[in-house]
Amino acid sequence: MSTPSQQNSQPTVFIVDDDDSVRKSLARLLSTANIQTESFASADSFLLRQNHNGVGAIILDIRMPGLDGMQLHEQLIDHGNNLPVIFLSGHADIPTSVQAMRRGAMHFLTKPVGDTELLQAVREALESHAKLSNEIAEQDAIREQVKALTTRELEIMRYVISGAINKQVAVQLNIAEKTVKVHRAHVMDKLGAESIVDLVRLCNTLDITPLNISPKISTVELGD
Amino acid sequence: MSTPSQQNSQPTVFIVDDDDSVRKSLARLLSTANIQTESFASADSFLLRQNHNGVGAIILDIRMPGLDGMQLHEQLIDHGNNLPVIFLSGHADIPTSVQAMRRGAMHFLTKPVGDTELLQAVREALESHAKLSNEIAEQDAIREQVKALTTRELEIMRYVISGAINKQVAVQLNIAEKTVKVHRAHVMDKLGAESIVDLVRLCNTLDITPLNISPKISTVELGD
DNA sequence: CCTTACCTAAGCCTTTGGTCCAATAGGTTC
DNA sequence: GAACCTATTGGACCAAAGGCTTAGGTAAGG
Repeated sequence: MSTPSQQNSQPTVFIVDDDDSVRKSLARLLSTANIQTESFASADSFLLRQNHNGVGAIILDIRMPGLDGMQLHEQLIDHGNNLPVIFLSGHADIPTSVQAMRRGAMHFLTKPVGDTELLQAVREALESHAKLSNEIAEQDAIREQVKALTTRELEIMRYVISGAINKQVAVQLNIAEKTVKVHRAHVMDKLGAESIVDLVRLCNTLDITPLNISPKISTVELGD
Repeated sequence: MSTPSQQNSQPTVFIVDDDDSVRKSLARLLSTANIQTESFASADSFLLRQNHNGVGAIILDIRMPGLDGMQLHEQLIDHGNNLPVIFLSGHADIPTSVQAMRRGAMHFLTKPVGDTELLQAVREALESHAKLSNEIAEQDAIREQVKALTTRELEIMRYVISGAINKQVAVQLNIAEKTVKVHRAHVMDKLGAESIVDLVRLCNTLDITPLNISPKISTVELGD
């Protein structure tokens, strides 16, 4: 049961703010919009939680004791956490907001924030993350299958998706064309690809780079 | 000679600011870094210029008489102008900066801006635009070739890149497999593709969507 | 020693794809 | 009407891909 990325539960918004009243009011607002929330009084307590594997978003205060919002954002990025972040700041300056946005924050709101504005931002973030999660889930599924390929199969696949025909691959690897066919068939089988087109698409989503048939200099003519 | 996107001249930074001294000092700074500039005292005068078809970037003041920086940015986006924009503002607020960034601005700096900071932003913008320009030039080149395809050829190509084999396409279009082969060969020829793999790649860069073999319900069994 | 997984390869047969040459037919343009 | 583009199809032929079976050799693990 360790299949990656099982979507669990509802979309959840994580509220990270040291101000009690802010957390409560945000939670109340979101719950009236039927959005599930979890509140944290500090960046650290949120980091301890972690491991949400469904759709979600984070509303993050800038100024907090301990790790502040910007630092938490950095940590999340470093940890490969892809939850969209909505900053919510009372006292911030332009450079801070710009840096946050350049780091990929979804939005940067200032207190006091209007209900509509906040809800809109949250909805945007959740939609965005839902889309992203889907893409990642797809990729993970393919990645799993690719992991089942042997070294040789992977190698031959990379030649194949570069447009090489079996004969060329065979020459390149100094093996029989027949052998290439066998490996190739295994690849198609293991990846569930029904055509070379499928194969190229699969490899594209994983950024598997083609291996080009090399030199192809028959009679050496370089240097002397 | 009306080939699209001929890179002309040097990378150029367009400075749009109503403050004479700012323009001059920016131009001076950039020229010492060997970066070519063109200055404009208003958004409108820049819009009249337009048509830069090489690599470039824009440094844009927020507050200006006439069209302000944000409005000009909007116009540029509407017109499909893809020059990266670096905002430079003296008196702006967070919502403004955030909106600018969300619209895709490259950076949003505040006056007074340090030389290093500005140069870094400009270099980033020029690099980014150089990369983007290359991609667009590639796309344009392919687009030209695709325009040479007849309706039928395009149609058949879309089936082919969906993984359909000639026979399926033939059935789908109610024509002979032989005919499909002919069109297909024309497609490969006109696009300069040497393999089906090439074809898929070309179509991917243009977001040409596959046409899937439809119903394939032989004996009707839907509804009653 | 046995098993398993992997890479290798051959033979045989079928399906697909691609090329050359040739031809008919409907439209458009000059 | 002549010239041209496009879509269509046929035949002949070859190259490439793929399925199926059989099978030798090697390396790892029990």
